[in-house]
Amino acid sequence: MTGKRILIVDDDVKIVELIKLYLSRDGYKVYAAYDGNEAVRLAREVHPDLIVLDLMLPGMDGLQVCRTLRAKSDVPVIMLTAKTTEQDKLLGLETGADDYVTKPFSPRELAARVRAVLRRTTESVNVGPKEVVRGKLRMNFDAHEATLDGKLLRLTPMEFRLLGVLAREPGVVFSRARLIEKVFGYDFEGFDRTVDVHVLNLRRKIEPDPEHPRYIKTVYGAGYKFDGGGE
Amino acid sequence: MTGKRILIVDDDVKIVELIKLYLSRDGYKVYAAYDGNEAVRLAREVHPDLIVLDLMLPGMDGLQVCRTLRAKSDVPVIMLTAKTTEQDKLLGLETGADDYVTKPFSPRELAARVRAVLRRTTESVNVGPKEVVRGKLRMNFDAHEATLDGKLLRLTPMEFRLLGVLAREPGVVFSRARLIEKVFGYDFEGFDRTVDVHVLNLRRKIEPDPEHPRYIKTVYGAGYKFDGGGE
DNA sequence: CCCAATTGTTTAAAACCTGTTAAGAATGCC
DNA sequence: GGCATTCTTAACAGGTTTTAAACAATTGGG
Repeated sequence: MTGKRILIVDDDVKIVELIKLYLSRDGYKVYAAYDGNEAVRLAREVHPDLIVLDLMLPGMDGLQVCRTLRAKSDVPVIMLTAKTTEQDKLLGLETGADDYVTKPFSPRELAARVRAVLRRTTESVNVGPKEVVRGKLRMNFDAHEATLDGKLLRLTPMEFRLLGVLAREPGVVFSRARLIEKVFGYDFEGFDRTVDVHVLNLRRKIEPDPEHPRYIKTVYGAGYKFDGGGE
Repeated sequence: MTGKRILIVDDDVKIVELIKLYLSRDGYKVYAAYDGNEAVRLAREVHPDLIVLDLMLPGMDGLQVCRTLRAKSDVPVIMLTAKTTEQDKLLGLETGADDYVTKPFSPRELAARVRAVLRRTTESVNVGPKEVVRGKLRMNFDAHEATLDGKLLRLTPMEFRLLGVLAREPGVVFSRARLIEKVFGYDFEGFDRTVDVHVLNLRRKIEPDPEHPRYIKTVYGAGYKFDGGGE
């Protein structure tokens, strides 16, 4: 697959190495941090697709790290816990961990859970409401359907995602960089201008008069925004 | 808490009684079997919501019991194993156990895991009605039977589960990743595309015109959905 | 009004996605 | 053990989508 980035956070070097071995073998790019502060710093730097996080850490502990990270991003987290008590499990889940594994664990099981969580969350651009209605435009994210004036629109996956990002926050201007981040993903290596082409195609499908857009407006020098105002 | 049924399978009466005590206290209805054959028989009779299964059993051993049960139903299984070796753990997982607990165990821990597994599985696979009717298609999850236009469909276990997941939530698009998790289990190590083959085979069995599916629709770039709309 | 920066538009090639087939592996059944 | 069924992988064809590149049109500031 596409070499997803995984950050391991544990103060036990041996454990880190063990996990590293197994995850590298599965084709992931693996980064390691040995305390909470480093974890937060590294996470901001490499934008991992998933974090394996020990509960017990020197300095900032796992729960705190998890909360800090979650405040700024949606990165999925798998918690490593030493104790099996129910309390720990619940704490882990409450802070938003996507899964938890209790030590001692089998590295293969951890690898399986990593795969599972990644599978689950890779597509989770779908945060927010299931449906959005903006005037005659209606988007249903569960069904992956968009209708205009009741008529079904035939949108490509990119178009659907792009329109989704814009329509979810009407009036907000998104720079091309931000749109790329939200729609294409962090590791997109292409040009800004690709966004323009998608906007163009989108306009042709949803605008009554594509030359004078009513929904997707251009903000010169800034980006694009969805204009729900006119109704 | 609606008095879920739990089946305990262990040849050690003392252990059975111990577990029974704790689980009854949590409001579950507890049934017990002392060997593999009885377990299979009883499972068919009472349709338990979860099974606690000892790996070592007289007659049919735990693994075999687990496989036999899984072939016919989605009931979640917690394995009891005497050894902590990784091998046992993996064996348990490969046969589809949802969790495992090593002896000696604390009954409170087991009770916690029972709750956890029930929470997990209730939300995913076993939720919803015992029967679902979508146009000419009818699925009975108790009997593990599906009929189309009154005629019994010969579906494989995978096909049945796949169709079940889709048909339970018509209109909702499931990515391959989600389907894998719901149908194959989180520890599936294979490819997305396996889903496609199952969908193909399923279509050949349930679609009047498999080339232009009416029930299982493809959503390009997103996944598959069950379309109940046409009726 | 002119210029440079920014955006709109077109096209073709590259990348991607799904349907399908077939063969090998795993599983269950006598 | 051998047979039948089921599951998984691999490969290819065909279609769709995405991207890069180039050029045209527009914008806003000086």
